[in-house]
Amino acid sequence: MKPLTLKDVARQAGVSPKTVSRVINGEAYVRPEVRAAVQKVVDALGYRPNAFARELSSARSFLLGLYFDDPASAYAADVQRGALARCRALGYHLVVEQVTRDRTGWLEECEASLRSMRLGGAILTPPLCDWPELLDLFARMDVAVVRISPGDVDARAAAVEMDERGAARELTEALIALGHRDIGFIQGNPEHHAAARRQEGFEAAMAAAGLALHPERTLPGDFTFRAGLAAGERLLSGRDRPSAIFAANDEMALGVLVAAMRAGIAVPDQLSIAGFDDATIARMAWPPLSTVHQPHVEMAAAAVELLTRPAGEQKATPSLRLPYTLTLRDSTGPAPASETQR
Amino acid sequence: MKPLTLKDVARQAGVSPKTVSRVINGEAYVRPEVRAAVQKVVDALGYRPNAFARELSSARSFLLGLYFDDPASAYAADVQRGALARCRALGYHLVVEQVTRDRTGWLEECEASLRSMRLGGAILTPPLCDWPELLDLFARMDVAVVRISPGDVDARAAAVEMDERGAARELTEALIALGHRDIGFIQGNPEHHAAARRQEGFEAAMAAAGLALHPERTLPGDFTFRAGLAAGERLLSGRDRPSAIFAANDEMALGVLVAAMRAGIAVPDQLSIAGFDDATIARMAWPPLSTVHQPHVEMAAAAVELLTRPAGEQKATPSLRLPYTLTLRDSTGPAPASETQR
DNA sequence: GAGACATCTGACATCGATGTCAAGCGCAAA
DNA sequence: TTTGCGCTTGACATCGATGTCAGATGTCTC
Repeated sequence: MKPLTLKDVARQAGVSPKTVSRVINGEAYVRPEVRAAVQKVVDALGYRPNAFARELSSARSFLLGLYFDDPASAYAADVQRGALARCRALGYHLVVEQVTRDRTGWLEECEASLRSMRLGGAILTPPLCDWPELLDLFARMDVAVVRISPGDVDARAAAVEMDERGAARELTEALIALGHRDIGFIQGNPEHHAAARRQEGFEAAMAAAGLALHPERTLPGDFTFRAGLAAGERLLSGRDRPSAIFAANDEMALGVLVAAMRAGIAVPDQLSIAGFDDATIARMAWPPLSTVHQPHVEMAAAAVELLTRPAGEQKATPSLRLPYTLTLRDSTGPAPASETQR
Repeated sequence: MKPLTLKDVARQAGVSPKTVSRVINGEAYVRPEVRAAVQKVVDALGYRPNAFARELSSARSFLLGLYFDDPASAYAADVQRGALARCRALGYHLVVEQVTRDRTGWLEECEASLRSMRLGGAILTPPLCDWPELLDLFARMDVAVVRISPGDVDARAAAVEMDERGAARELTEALIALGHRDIGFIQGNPEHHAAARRQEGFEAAMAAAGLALHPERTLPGDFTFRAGLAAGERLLSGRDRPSAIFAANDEMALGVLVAAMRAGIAVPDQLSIAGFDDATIARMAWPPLSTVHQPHVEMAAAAVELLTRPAGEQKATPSLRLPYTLTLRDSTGPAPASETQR
């Protein structure tokens, strides 16, 4: 099966290859009749330009890179789904890359990979989006970048984010409104800047309600189930325990849930548990988790959109902020009576 | 930053571009001294051949396609992780594609995408790996294919699989050994051939133990949590219920677990639940799920391996069978006394 | 010493598209 | 009529690599 080329189309349409190229790229300066005629041949033959040749001769690229730290996380799956759907619609392809900082030479490997294959743009997910070396690299290679939920502002890259702080605050306020006074908090992976934002939101809500923050009620975590389980066991051991626990993401909240089950603590009657992210698993738990719905899918789609808008949206590295939704399910409930009396 | 080309290296090394090409491709007929000298320049400059140019001028490609039905499933994440790791090591890149059969013209879209971008090989996951139109397409486009867990044998494509039937049988035997006589079964998505294999294994074990199969104990499912929940609720309603339920995958088993929780049925004391796949979530449940550990990561890695072995392993579409591991956790236990007396 | 042969090497065409540029055309202004 | 300009078109070079092939060595044989 010999590939169909521009030349074939040109011959069939009785014009030069260059004119066909003009038509498929929607360039100006082609007579309407000619354009229509060429288009007809293109459609009839089902011609598709060879992306590699295109890439080689022009500057653009139809490949977007999706960069991950850990492709196994629920978060990664959501982002990928959103990006993939948008790419499909726009005729782009998604190349997935995994990057970790654990080996020396990781940056060189990245650079080598980038130099062997020019990307039309790159989507950086947390925590990669906050590694200055990576941002430098992409800037140096002149590859457009969109950062998802970055920790700071960088003039060189666009960003798609969410008000993590506000969401965490709102969720905490919901717990307080349910009568909870003694709330435990499990921190996220400190590599992710979102972890700090969520903690800030939690603490702001507590302070605003005039509730004291007891240091022993805040435990470190790393966004994994295992960490949530460990922290949950510590928070729930002994008689003096919080009436609610807010874990900085759903996987950890699930860990807390399991810890509570093991300890025979009823959720939500004796203990309320809240997570963050609205991962698929939040709905698969029992009871289903109260959490903050993050529009991961939409954020990824927006990132693709930004990368594929060529000249139209050149207005200096835009930053998009998408809305969250508080999603209260059955893992949270009114604080037990003993608690409200305190 | 102007890209570094073959020509630059050639000039610096004082040879022709073609000779440099020979060196980087490890071709014969280059004097050892020359080879060493060129290699030195390549290393010093950190030269990386442009993959697109390479692809255009030769026949090969460094891009592998990973084809999914549903990229959000836990299964997909595992496969992707395995494939990605292997690709990185081999200097390949992974392009992820999602294909569904819900729109007319899906096949044409696929073909268009393939024609615009030649792939070095494709990995087809279930249920895509059993769509004859797709296999035809890849054969027609002359793209090497590896199928993961296919339902049948196809001379045109290699396969990486697991003994689903044997695993399901072994898991069922384990339940029977625990004293269970009345075991419910929740079928998988009939689009996936593995679903049928697992049911066969279940039924074979039941038959071998001389246990009757009651039609009302086998419910349809589709591998989703929701389906598991629904089936679980049906199986557990009323007084006459099985003492164990075997769901054809972990997500559905999780649904059964939640149904049991809701109904106030203790697991595993009053009900044993088993899944299949050993998805990440199997460990995040409480109690953690007994299941069959499928080597998804290793299977994907093996698939990449098969696709990137060029002439060495041309021995007629090999088929690899990887071993499973029975993983009994806390969601299964001895059958309650009333049951064993039956 | 001539011929045969294996070993090296580079000039050149090629893959399939796009960028550049000049030429041909029609039409309006001078 | 001439000049000038805007529209339309295609010839040709180019992107960065590899395939082909011919020529240049050196070695071995008769």
